[in-house]
Amino acid sequence: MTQARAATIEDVAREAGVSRAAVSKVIRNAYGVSPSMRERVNAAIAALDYRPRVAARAMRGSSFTLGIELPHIGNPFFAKIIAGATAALQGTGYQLIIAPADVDGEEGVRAIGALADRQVDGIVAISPLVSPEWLERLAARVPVVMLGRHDRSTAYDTVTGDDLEGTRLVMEHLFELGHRRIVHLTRSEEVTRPGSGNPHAIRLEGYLTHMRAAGLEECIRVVRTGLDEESARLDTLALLDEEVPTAIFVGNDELAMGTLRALSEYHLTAEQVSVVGYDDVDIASYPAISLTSVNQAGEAMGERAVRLLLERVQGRTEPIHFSVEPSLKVRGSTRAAPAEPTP
Amino acid sequence: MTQARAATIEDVAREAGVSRAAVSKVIRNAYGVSPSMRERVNAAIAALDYRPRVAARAMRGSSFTLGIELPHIGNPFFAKIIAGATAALQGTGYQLIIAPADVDGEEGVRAIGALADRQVDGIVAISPLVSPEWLERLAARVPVVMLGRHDRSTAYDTVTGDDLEGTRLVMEHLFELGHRRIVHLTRSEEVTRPGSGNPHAIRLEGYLTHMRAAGLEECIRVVRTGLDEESARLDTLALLDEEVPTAIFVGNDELAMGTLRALSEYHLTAEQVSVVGYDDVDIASYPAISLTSVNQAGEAMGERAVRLLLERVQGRTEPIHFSVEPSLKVRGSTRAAPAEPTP
DNA sequence: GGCCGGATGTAGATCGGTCTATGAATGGCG
DNA sequence: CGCCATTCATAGACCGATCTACATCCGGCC
Repeated sequence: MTQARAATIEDVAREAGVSRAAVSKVIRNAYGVSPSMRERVNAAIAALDYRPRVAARAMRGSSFTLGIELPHIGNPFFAKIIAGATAALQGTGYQLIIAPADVDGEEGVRAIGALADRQVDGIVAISPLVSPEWLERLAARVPVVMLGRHDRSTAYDTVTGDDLEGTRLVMEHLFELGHRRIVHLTRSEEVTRPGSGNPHAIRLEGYLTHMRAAGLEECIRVVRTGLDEESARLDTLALLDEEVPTAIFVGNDELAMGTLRALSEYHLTAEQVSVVGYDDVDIASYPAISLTSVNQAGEAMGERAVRLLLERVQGRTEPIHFSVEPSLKVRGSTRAAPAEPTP
Repeated sequence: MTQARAATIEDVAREAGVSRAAVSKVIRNAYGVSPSMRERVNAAIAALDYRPRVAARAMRGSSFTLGIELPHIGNPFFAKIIAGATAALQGTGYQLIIAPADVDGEEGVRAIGALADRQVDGIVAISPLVSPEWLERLAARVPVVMLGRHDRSTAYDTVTGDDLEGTRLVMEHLFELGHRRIVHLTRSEEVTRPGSGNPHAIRLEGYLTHMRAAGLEECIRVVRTGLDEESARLDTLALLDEEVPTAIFVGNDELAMGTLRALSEYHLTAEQVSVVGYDDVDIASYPAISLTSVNQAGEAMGERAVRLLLERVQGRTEPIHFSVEPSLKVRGSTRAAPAEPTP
């Protein structure tokens, strides 16, 4: 029976000789269905190859869809988060959809809005540049879990790495190796605005704090860059034209890869310039790369975010703020600081 | 006016003192709206912060959403495709959503089905293990563009790399370097089933053809592996335990990274074993990796796929099968074959 | 003045589900 | 045997848009 249009619940009801409501009950596993009816309805569903339209369900009930907004698909750390998220969704009947934003700022708002318009039952969003007020208004309508945001709203949950601790691990490691002229390569001022709660803002703050605490105020140097490897490469090259520090602490691994590339173009090795990244992306452990980095368990973060979201979908309202303990993976890209020429 | 629920078209109509239909017309830029009404309605939309529910629109018309199914989020080649796809969507009013499958076989069907259930206006899917019949049934209901499928259905469009040509480039390059004992590392037999039209199937076929044509029938060796870097690493290690070939042609770059990792664990360099990948992922050009690979312009493929899909959404019905010309990026991972000990 | 046609606006059906309120059938029990 | 509680099934309102068919208004023209 090849029909032009897909079967609807009406068709199934007719085929099984029952009412629409009955079919709906069977689908939803609701109370009040006799075994015989369930059997007949299921047979009809199979015969017609029926699948409920999600749009129609969403009009009244839920869409059984969770949305996740990603600022930059190219960053492999996000792939880890997705992997964890899908794993946590196995067997729950919920489907994950990803809305890529791929540009900074307003794009994130657009992508999150697109998910909300699509009636997703919950939203996971990754640290976009969005005001807490906007998010609280959103969270009043749909459950929200924010990844990598350090503000503590009561309206939404958060899952974060402990970026202060992570930064402490990095700086202490570099100090122990004897580094003093340590440059921090990070995102734009907009992204790292103090108090924004963005991970990059906190890492920057930690960098400044530790440098000052170590009496290295005059060695502080912050270099700004964009959000992908290529801009990090270019901005590192620009830095090296001016000054060659003994170590560079880079805001995340994707950017760090650009820095490593620039260093190699400049024929500088880890002996001369140490590099530390953040995220411990898969490639960091690759022998030819061997990038020292802070691990913050992306899969675990994605999994936890989805779990929290499902709890909220099921009715929880008290906020939960979950923090992942970071650990430093020391690898070949960090070495003892070279002897500085006495100035 | 903080209301618990988001504004609907009804609220806007009331606020503007017009009918629902009038608001709908303004939203859709439809014919028959006076400038004065347009203005009043737009003011009401702004005042109430109104956004149309996509689910409700999808019930009648279209959802203004395109879906893309991805078999394995971790593969950076797919990130390129997404980047191209989102770029092509800029300013069209359509939103892209990604459904991750992340496991082989049936999972792809599930993910594509999930997109169809969500009433997307069109679907891009990446070379899943799906029968042409199933796809044709799907394509009868919703426009479909398949990436990396070499079958030529009239029901859906395809965008592919020319894998035969790509493989020819690889094999010729290796032959010129003097290699004879060339192993091909590829996916499971299920994935490379002859005639399936899967890129891996074609690459395998090309490998076999060229080996035979070069009179190297007895050197043919095909090793199977899973879909991620880690399984490639393990299976390469298993291979090396038995035999060390002079070159390994790997099905794609993600797997090739696993092979490189295994070789380095085995303390083998490019001098002893050459490696060629496929996709020319960003990391391949990284100096410390320097993986020879076949470039097939992922961004261009994603962009083209979306363009074709939009054409179909707008009514085109004749199928288009688009092929991207590959090019070989020769890098440090391929060297002249070491002198073989005379057997 | 009456008629016509184009422009503008509206009423109401419709999409495919969910869910509440209600009806019908069944069985237990005094 | 009649009453009530319980189980099973259904009718029909409802969600928020789109879109067709129709009503109204207005000016122009004979």
